[in-house]
Order: sequence, then C-alpha cells, then structure tokens
Amino acid sequence: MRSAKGRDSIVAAALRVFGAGGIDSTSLREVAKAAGVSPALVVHHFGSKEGLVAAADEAALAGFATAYGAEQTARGPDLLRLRAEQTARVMQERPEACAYLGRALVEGTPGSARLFRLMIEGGRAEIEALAERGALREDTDRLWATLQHFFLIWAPLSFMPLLEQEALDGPLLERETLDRWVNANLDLLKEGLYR
Amino acid sequence: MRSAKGRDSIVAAALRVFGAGGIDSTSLREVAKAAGVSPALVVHHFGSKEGLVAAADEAALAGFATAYGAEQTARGPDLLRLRAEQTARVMQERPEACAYLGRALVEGTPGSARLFRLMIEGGRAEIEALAERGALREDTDRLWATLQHFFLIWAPLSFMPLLEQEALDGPLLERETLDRWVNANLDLLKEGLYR
DNA sequence: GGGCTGACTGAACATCTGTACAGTCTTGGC
DNA sequence: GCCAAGACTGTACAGATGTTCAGTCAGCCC
Repeated sequence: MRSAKGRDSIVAAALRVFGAGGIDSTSLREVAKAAGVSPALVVHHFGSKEGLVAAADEAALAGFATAYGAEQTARGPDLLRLRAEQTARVMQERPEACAYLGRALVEGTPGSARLFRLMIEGGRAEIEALAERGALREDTDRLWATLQHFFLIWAPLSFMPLLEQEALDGPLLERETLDRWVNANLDLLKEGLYR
Repeated sequence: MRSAKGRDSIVAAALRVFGAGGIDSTSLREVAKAAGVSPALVVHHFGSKEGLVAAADEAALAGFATAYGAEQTARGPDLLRLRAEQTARVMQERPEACAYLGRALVEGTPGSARLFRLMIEGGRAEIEALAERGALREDTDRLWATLQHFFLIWAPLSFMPLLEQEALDGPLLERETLDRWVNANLDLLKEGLYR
C-alpha cells in the first residue's frame, strides 16, 4: 500500500507546531522539520501552505464537529452540563488540536470560521430551545448570550500560553484544571457570580 | 523643535496595521508605508521591530492602565457597572488600540503580558473585596471568576474580525453594540443566564 | 521482468524579511 | 552665518520564506 504515513505525520506536526507558534509566523520548513520530512514533500501533498492549513483545520475540527452537531436528548440545565462535559472530554483527548484551534480562531483561517459559525448556530439553537421551555430570563440578549458561551469556552484556548504562564500553574487541559474551568462556567451561566 | 512627528505617526501606523493584520506577520515595511515613511526610519527611532512593538504596547496600554489602576469609591455591583462603563468608554475612544491589544494578547507581546497581569491582579482584588462584603457566593472559584471577567471583556477584541464578519452586522466598538455587550456582561455576572 | 504511479529528496528560484550604513536635509542654539 | 544633532532616505546585505523542478526510489499491475 502506498503509505500516506508522510501525509499524516505532516498534518500531526502542523497541528503541533502551528498550535505552539502561530500559523502565519511558522514556516513550512519548521513544519517539515518537525515531521522529519523535506519541505518539498509538504508542497507535494498539500499544494501550498494554504492547503496545509486547510488540512490542519479539517483534522483539528474532527471530533468537535460531531460533539457539537449531534442532537441531544437531555433537557434544561442538564443539557448545558452534558455539552460542557462532552466538550471538555474532546479537549482533553486532543490538546494539540485545541492549541491549534485557539490560534486558528484568532488568525482567521477558513476552517476556524466554519467552527465559529457551527458553534454560534448551535449555541443560538440551544438558547432558543431553553427560551421556549421558559428556562431563560426573558430580557436576555440572545445574540450576546450565545457569544458569551462561545467566549467562556473557546477564549481560554486562544489565550493558553498567557494563561498557563501567568495565571495557572500547570497545563490548561489537565484533568483537574479542566474540571474547575467547566464547573466555573456552569456556575456562572446558571446562577451568576453574585447573590 | 525637532519634530517627533515621524515617531508618533509610526506608532499610530503600527497600532493600525498590526491591529489589522497581526504583529508577527506584518512587516516593518508595511508599517513604514502606512506611516508614509522609509523603513530605515522605523529602525532609527525604535532600534528594531521588537522596539517598535514595545512602543506600540506602551501606546496601546495608555488609558487602560489608568482606567484599571485607579482606586474606585463605588461599592458592590455599582462598582462593577462603573468599571465596565469606564472600560467601554476607553474602548470606544481608542478602537485602534483595542484592535492592537486584541492581537497582542494572543501573540504574547511583553506589553500584553503586563496588561494581563494588571487585569488579573485588579480583577482578583475586586473579587476579594466583593467577597469580604458578602456580595459573592461563597462557593465561587475566585481564580476562575477573575479569568471569566477577563475573557468576557477582552476576548471579543481578539476575535474582532471573526465577530464582525460572522455574528455582528457592524463594528464591535460602535456605541450601540458596545452598550449591548456591556449590558449582557453585567447581566450574566449579576444574575446568570437562567432563572 | 517492464513499466507506471506516486512518495519523496536536494538544489535552486524569486521574493520578502529585518537590519546596517553612508549620506542628505532640517532645525535650533550660538 | 555657522555648526552640531538628529530626523530622514536609498541602497545594500544576509538570511528566511513559499514554491518549483528534475530526479530517485519503492511498490503495484500487466
């Protein structure tokens, strides 16, 4: 079989290296070196750096798309907790994809725009469902509520280096830290900060 | 007087161009062209690109630092609203600085790390003060509450291009949108989303 | 075995990058 | 009026960047 081992290892290296150093400011040569491969092979497989980024987008999105696209049967605040834990699980399993997506979202790759749309649409649908069930306060700004969900979940990924260096004492995607994060989000969304 | 007009216009151009296209991936030459000046002059004034970034950090931070460092006399939730409106005012007055800071925070410039520390320390102090006054729920995770504050306020700046293109129909820092944003944040922090 | 397809490489390319340097033009102090 | 300081420019350079190209090698089909 014509091994696609090269191709796969390039994508994996791209997620790792782009996630760590940014997409625009990391060169094809760095990716190639990280994959243990010649720069020309990257072009051979993906046509251009743009093509490589598209492939990395695709690879990073896999898993999250299904976690967000799937219909849920749970209801009310339980739905919220279920979604959160689902996302957290995917995040913990694929930290390189998370680091990459965090970068991609702020650098505006085509794939990240797709993720954003997916999440906003999903989030909005969820909010509307909650509203219909009367679980939402009536004066809620639904667009901004959706965006707030998005920020609370995804911004930490984009700020990961800053966060880990200045505020946390370990990796963000470690089990314990991840749990604190998820619980803090659920707390805030359900009851607010003040009493 | 030996005009420092060149210097100032370079910093202004840097905020604009770096804010729009990212810092790492925007060249000195682009900044120079935007300032109507030769690339060599940029080096003359700032020594290197690193020096220019430091100057841009400084320029962007001015205003926010005072808004955040100042002691406040208001109490309780009013303090929260006051701070929010103060921040919003500065943001509205200096949109280029905001776009720049949004980028700087995710690219990890030294100045942005300073801003982050400033905000985290300020935020934590505020949370502690609220806790002492009994305004905080006791089981609140104070570290993550501080971080949530930070994300709700600053993440939109880093996601600005995505946000404006995919979710909003105008500039984020326009009066009306800014007000909705601030109100949504205060709502969420005070009472949560659900009832 | 012969030939084809596709993974893979090394060397080369034009261009862009940050920066250095030598020199000119402007201006304020004497 | 002169001079020194510093704002400012054009040119040049070494290295990095994305991409091209000719060519080698391994495995599959006939």
